[in-house]
Amino acid sequence: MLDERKLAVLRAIVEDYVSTNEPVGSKALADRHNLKVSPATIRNDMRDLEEQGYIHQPHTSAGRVPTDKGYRLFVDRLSQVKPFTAAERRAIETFLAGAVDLDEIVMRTVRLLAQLTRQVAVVQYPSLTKSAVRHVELVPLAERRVMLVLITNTGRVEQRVVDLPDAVPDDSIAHLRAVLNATLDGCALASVPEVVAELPTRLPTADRPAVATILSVLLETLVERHEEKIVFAGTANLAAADFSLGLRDVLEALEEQVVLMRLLGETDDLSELTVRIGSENPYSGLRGTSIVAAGYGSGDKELARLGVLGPTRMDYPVTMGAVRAVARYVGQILAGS
Amino acid sequence: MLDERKLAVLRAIVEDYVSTNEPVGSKALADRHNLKVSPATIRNDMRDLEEQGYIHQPHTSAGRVPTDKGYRLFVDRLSQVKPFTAAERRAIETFLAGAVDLDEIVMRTVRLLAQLTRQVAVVQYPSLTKSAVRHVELVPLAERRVMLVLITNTGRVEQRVVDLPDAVPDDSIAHLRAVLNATLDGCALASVPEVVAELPTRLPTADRPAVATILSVLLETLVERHEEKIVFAGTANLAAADFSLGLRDVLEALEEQVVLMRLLGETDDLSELTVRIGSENPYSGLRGTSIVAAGYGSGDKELARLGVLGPTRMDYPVTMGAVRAVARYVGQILAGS
DNA sequence: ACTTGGCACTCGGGAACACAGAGTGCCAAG
DNA sequence: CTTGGCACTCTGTGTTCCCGAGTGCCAAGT
Repeated sequence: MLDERKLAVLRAIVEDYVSTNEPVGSKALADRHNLKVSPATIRNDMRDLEEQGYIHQPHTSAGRVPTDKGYRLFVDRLSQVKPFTAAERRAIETFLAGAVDLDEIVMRTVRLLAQLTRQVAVVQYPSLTKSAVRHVELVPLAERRVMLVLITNTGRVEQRVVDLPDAVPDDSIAHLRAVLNATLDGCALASVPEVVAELPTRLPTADRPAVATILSVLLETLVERHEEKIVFAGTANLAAADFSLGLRDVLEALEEQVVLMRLLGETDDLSELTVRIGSENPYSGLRGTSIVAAGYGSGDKELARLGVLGPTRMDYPVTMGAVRAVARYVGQILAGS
Repeated sequence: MLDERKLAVLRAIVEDYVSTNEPVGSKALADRHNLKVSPATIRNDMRDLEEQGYIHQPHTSAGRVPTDKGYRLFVDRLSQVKPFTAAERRAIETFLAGAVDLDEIVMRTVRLLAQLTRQVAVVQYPSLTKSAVRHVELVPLAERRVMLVLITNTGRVEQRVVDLPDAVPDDSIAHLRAVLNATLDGCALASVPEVVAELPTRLPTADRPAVATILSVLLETLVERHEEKIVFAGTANLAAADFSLGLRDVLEALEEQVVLMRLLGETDDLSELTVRIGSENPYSGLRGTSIVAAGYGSGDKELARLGVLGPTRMDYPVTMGAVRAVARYVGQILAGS
C-alpha cells in the first residue's frame, strides 16, 4: 500500500516544506533529493499519497503540503530524533547548573528550551501530588493569623495565610508545628489527607478549632490550586514564524493554565516523547500548532512535564532532540539539589 | 502660540484617530465635532499644528496623525482621567478580594488589568527593599544543607538552598534561627546588612563558618536577584490590535525583566500616574507603544509598580483611569492581608 | 486679521488586466 | 512500472488606470 519509495517521497516533502515553507512540487523533489526517478514518477506517487490523505495541494497547480496525518507518519516512522552533540550538552549543563533554587531552575529551563528550539517553551513545576513533605512551618503573624509554609522534597515552597477562628497562644502553635513535622515528614503528599485526618485527636482539645482550620487550609493547598503551576517563554519566536495564523488564539491558549496543562498531556513512561500534531491536540485555537512534550523527574519517577509549542511545520527531529535532552538534564539537576 | 481652538482641533484629531485608526482629515473633523468653523479654517490650524510637530501626515493628501509630542500634549493638558463607575469598582474589589496569598493577588491583578484595558498588563511584586522582615526560617535538609526561607511583611516568601562548609548539628541551626528572628524581626530589609554584620560575634565560634555562609546567602537573596519580580498578561491583546509593527520586539521586551523594570519607571509620589509615550520610553523596540504606570502600596508607602503597555494610539483617559483604580484597590487588599 | 468657499493638484489604494512560471494530469511509448 | 511529452490550470506579480480623499493656496467676505 505504501511503497518504500512513496515513504521516501513523503519524507522528502516534509523536509523540504519545513525548510522552505513553500508547497513543494515534483521537479524540485527530483532535483534536491537524489531519488533516482523522474518527476513524472514522483507525481504518480504524490497522487497516491494525496488520495490517502498524507499530503494536500492548496490549489490545482501548486505544490504539495503535508497534512497532519502526513506529519504524524513522518514522526512515527520516517524520522529519528536528532541527538545533541557533546558541546551542546555541556552548554545545557552549565547553564542549568548555575541555578540556586527551584524557581530559578524552572526559569532557566524554560528560557533555555525556548532559545534552543526557537519556539515557545512550556515548563510545569514539579507536581505536588508526586512530591513528599520535607517540612511544614507555622509562622504566627498576628494574634489570630498564621502563615502556613509547606516545603516539598522537590524544592517547592507553598505558602498560605490562615485566619484562625480564635486567638491561639504561640506555644500551641509551636507544638502543632512539631507534631505536624513529626507526622508528615517524608510523607507523600498524596497520602497526607489520610494521615492528617486522625491528627486532631492527638492534640489538646482547646486547640481543636484552630487546628481544624489550619489543616483544612493545608489540604486545600495540596489539592486545589497550585497543582498546576506552569510557566512559558519565547512567545517572540511565534511572531517571527510568519504564521500570523491565529497568533491571537495561540497567545490566549498560553495564558490559560488549564489549557496548557492539557497540552502537555500525560504519559506513564518517563523517557517517552509525546507529540501532538495540529488537529490532534485538544484545543481548537491551536489547529496550526504542534506540541512536543516529555516528562522529567529525578530518578525513575516523573515529576512533571515540559515541552515546546510551534507551528505544525516545525523541524521535528531537532525539536524532539532538544526537548528530550533538556528534560534529562533538568531531571539530573533536580536530583542533585 | 497655541490658540484655544487649535488645542480643540488637536484633541479632536487624537480622539478620532484613536477610535478609527485612520488618518483624520479636515472635513471629517468639521463634521463630527461641532467646532463651528469650516474645514478650510481647520486646515489652517492643522498646518500650524504640523509646523510645531504635534501632528504629521503620512503622505501628501492624507489626513493627519498625532505625533508622540501631540499625544503628550493631549495627555498633559487636553484630557482628564476617566474615573470608574461604582459598579466597576465593586467588580474590581470582589475579584481581587478572593485571593488567598500574594501570588494569587498579583496574578489576579495582572489579569484584571489586562482585561479591563484590553492591553498588556504588567505588575511588579512588592519590592524587597521596601519591605521588612517578618520571619526567617532555617530548615535542615541534609547534614550539610539547609533551606533558608525569608518571609516579608508584604507577603513575599523567598527561599534559597544553602550548602554548608561542614556539618552543623540541628540544635545549632535552631539556635541560629532563634537569634536571627529575634534580631531581624520587623527590621527593614534595607537595613538588614548592617544589623547582620555584627551578628557572628554573638554566636559560638564553632559555628562561625556555617553562619557566615548562611548570612552571605541571605544578603545575596536580598539584593541580588529577586528584587525585580515581574509578571505580565494579556499578550493576546497585542495580536488583536492590528499593529503588527514590531510585535516581535514587543514580545521580546516583555520577556526581559530588566527592560520591564525600567519601563515601569519610578516616582516618589504614590498617587501619580506615569505615562511614557512612544519614543519617550527607554527601549528602542517599543517605539510604537506607550506605557501607563502607577505605584501601589499599603498606606502611604509605594511598595511597587504596575501598569499597562499598548499602542501609542490608545485611549489614554480610560487606560489611565483603569490603572489608577486597580493600583488603589491592590493597595487596599494588600494592606488588609 | 481672521474666516471661508472655490479650485487645481497630489497621491495612495483598489480594480482590471495581462502574463509568466510552476505544477499538474494524462497518455502513449519504452 | 517508469518516463518524456504535452496541454491545461492556476496563483502570484507587475502594470496600468482611475477614483476620491485630502491638501495648499488664493481671493473675496466679514
